[in-house]
Amino acid sequence: MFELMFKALGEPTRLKIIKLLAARDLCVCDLEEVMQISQPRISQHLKVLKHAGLVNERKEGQRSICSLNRSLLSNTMEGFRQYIDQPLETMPELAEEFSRMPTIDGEACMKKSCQKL
Amino acid sequence: MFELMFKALGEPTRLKIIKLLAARDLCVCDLEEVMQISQPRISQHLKVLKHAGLVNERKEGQRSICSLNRSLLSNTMEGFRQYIDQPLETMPELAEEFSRMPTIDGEACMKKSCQKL
DNA sequence: TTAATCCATAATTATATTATAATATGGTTG
DNA sequence: CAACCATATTATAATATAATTATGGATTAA
Repeated sequence: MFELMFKALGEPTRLKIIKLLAARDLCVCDLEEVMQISQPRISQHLKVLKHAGLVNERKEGQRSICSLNRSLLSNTMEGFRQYIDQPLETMPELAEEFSRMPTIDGEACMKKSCQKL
Repeated sequence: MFELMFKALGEPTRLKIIKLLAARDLCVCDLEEVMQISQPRISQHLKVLKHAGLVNERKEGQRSICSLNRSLLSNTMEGFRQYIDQPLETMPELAEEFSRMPTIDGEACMKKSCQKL
């Protein structure tokens, strides 16, 4: 979920699309003109952005009007902050990793060779 | 800058490293043990994370202790929010794109074929 | 209906990223 | 010095991503 969004944002063309859509809704052919790149290229990047939920699309006549999903963007950012701060031991999906974590506070390494206490 | 960070975060192994380092500082060999993946793999992903500035490293004897750069993470996230909301016309690096933006409010397309006003 | 416009999807090629295995470096210890 | 140990680097193969070109569907306009 975070990964999907970050991956979508981690590419210059898509980042620029997001930035432009933040200014106003645009159809694909507008993006083509504003960004000066080919239509299939826009279309493919839009697919990634839509898949990540960052861009919504509505039909208006012949056109697809793209808009930025601001709420998903900010909710996911906020969710990421919480994810980072959430204690490991409360996260079932990381239970195994937690069980292997070094337990001695202030001591970074658990290995036999590192038992400085 | 954003791109670098998002790209670094848009990969599951690196995302997990970040999450683990959020719980506590760890050396490379700890990460190896906790995540159960090879040391060169850790090392390469750490390089990406360090390059993005997300991870700092200090030497402690023979070990490299990695720590999460929380302030960069939250500052960049906040910076991204501002970047998104900043008016296009105030951004020199996007002046060209701005000059090509459709200007008619509420109308998504500027093309001759779309002059519905 | 014909032609044009908007958009999507393949197919192709080019490039980048990832994982693994092998090796190198550099510090520490005996 | 020799044998370790933690980490980095390199080479390679596998996979994924990106851009381009070509094609086609759907809708609108003439």
